[in-house]
Amino acid sequence: MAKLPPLNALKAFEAAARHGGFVGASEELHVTRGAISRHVKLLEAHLGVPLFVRQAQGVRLTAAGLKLLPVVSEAFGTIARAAENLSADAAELRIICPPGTSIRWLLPRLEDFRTAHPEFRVRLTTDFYPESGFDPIEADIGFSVSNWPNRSPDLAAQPLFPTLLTPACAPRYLRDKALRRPEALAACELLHETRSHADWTAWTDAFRPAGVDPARGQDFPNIDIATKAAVMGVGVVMADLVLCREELDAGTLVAPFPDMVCPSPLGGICLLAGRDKWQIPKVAAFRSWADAAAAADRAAVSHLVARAGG
Amino acid sequence: MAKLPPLNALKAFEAAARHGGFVGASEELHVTRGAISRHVKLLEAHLGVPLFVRQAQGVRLTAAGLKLLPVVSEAFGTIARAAENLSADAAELRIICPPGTSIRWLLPRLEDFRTAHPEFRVRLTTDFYPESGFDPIEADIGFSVSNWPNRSPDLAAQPLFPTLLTPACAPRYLRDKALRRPEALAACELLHETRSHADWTAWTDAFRPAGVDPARGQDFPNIDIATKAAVMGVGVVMADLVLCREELDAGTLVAPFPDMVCPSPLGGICLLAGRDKWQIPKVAAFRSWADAAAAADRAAVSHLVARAGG
DNA sequence: TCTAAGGCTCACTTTTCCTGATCCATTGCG
DNA sequence: CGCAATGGATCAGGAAAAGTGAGCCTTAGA
Repeated sequence: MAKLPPLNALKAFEAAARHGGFVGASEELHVTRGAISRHVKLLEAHLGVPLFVRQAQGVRLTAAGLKLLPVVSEAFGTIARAAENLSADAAELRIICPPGTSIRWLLPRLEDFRTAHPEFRVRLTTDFYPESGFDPIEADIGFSVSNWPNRSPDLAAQPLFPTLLTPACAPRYLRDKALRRPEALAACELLHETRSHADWTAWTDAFRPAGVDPARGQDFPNIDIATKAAVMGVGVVMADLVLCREELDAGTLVAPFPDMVCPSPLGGICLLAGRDKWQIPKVAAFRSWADAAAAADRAAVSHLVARAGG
Repeated sequence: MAKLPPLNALKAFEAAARHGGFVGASEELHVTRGAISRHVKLLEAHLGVPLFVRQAQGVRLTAAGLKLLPVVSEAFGTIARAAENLSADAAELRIICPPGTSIRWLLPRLEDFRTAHPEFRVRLTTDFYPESGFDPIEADIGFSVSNWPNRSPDLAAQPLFPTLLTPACAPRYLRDKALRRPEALAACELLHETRSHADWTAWTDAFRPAGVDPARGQDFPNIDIATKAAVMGVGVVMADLVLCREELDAGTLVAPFPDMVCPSPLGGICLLAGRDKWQIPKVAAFRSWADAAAAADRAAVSHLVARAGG
């Protein structure tokens, strides 16, 4: 590569030329007139050509300056535009999150992230991953319900909180059905957050209440709607202790068997991101914030984790 | 204009990307690896995006780096090329000089200028100006035979030495023609450096020797050939005291009437240049050198100027 | 297991850059 | 015409940026 002239001097020249004077340039660049004057002089010395004709009411470009200006302006413009694009990408955080986690955990907390990091523009996609799994090109970071997976060597993961399951229903439903022992669930409407019924299957596998068939019951598209149905007294949902904490704390849902908690076979909630993006500011900031936000949830269920893990 | 990233950091990035490692860049830019590392880190922080993936055996561009590199390389390339062109123009000194002055004054001295200023490439055009006069676009500086003219407000001029005229001939011709009084010139062959015969006309107008007709004689294309003809004994040339100083000093030409010196009506020799280029290094350097080189000539004829001026 | 390559870090030095005061020339206005 | 305002040049001194060089760490290959 050919030898470049001093680039900061070029910047001063370009600004001065654009403003038709050193005062304008000095204001744009937030330096004094003297600094501009010196920069321009340095550049002129470097090139061996005067670029400005100094006049009383400002400066005028020489023939050489007229040749140089458009080149430099154009070059700086393309650089600035490219940098802008990169920075815009860097400032846009694309999150993908499954509906249940999104509605019941992320959305209520996201405003806090926005205020903590106004420099990032958040674009949330609330949806399940496509068949192919989390795509680090499509999204910067994703919430995943899984066993802290390292699906691909290109992905990195960070656990947020475990998924601990126990049946829950509206207080009135509890009374109506006289739910004192797990076997009583055989007479209840089971509410499923997916068609797979994996949640109820896991729990009945763990505690084997006689006569309770996880294949029965009603299906909902996600845990939020299933939970709301339970609150309305439709039946018994397999509550995620974290995602349903609000209802459990408020008493709109009660857990009839608080000692019978099992971990979801699918694993807990974790964050996923492309390994090469793991440390970039927007991802690191979100991971750090999410970890802190999840800390309260982890604490609330921590005494259950050991028991459930058995 | 959008905000530019730190330009020197960009330079480091570009070199590092081109070399595929910081070591290569540090060698190209003549700094240490640490300096490159710091520059790149600064740029990455500024953009909010990592540009390199650090590996054991060097460094690989990230997607962002791949986007940025061609833009920056291209931009720096055009800037470097433009600067190169300006500098090349700045280093090439185009001189235009009429043949007489060129052969008898400039060429013998030009080597001295070249050694004094090896940084300039000299391109000499030995020719008369076109009808339109000295063109400050075609040439950086010109030698002009004229009355310190300020032909145009865009031109600046600097006198070098006066043109003082007196007849001269070979010593043998002087003896043969017995040239003791100016009227004896009537029997001599007059040698003219131009068809206009302006030189002889000026001298005969000044001293009015009876019977001497400036319309007579032989024409030559320039003073050099006319002078050589005089040395060979062809006739009497109207010698320029400066341009013919060598022959006069050596005695190959003698001036029969050393007190009868008149200034050329065309004026002396001066330098011309575009006013806007007057101070640029190559022109200033040449003016300064030419003035010093002409000082000896001015001194040699200074005692005659006052007399001739009358 | 060891070595070499290549990046990172940090305390320290050098260079560059900027400031702020002061001049100076031009210009436009009372 | 005098005189303030504008705009650039210059300079000493101090702040900020860049560079240095030694030591550390990780990885690849012998």
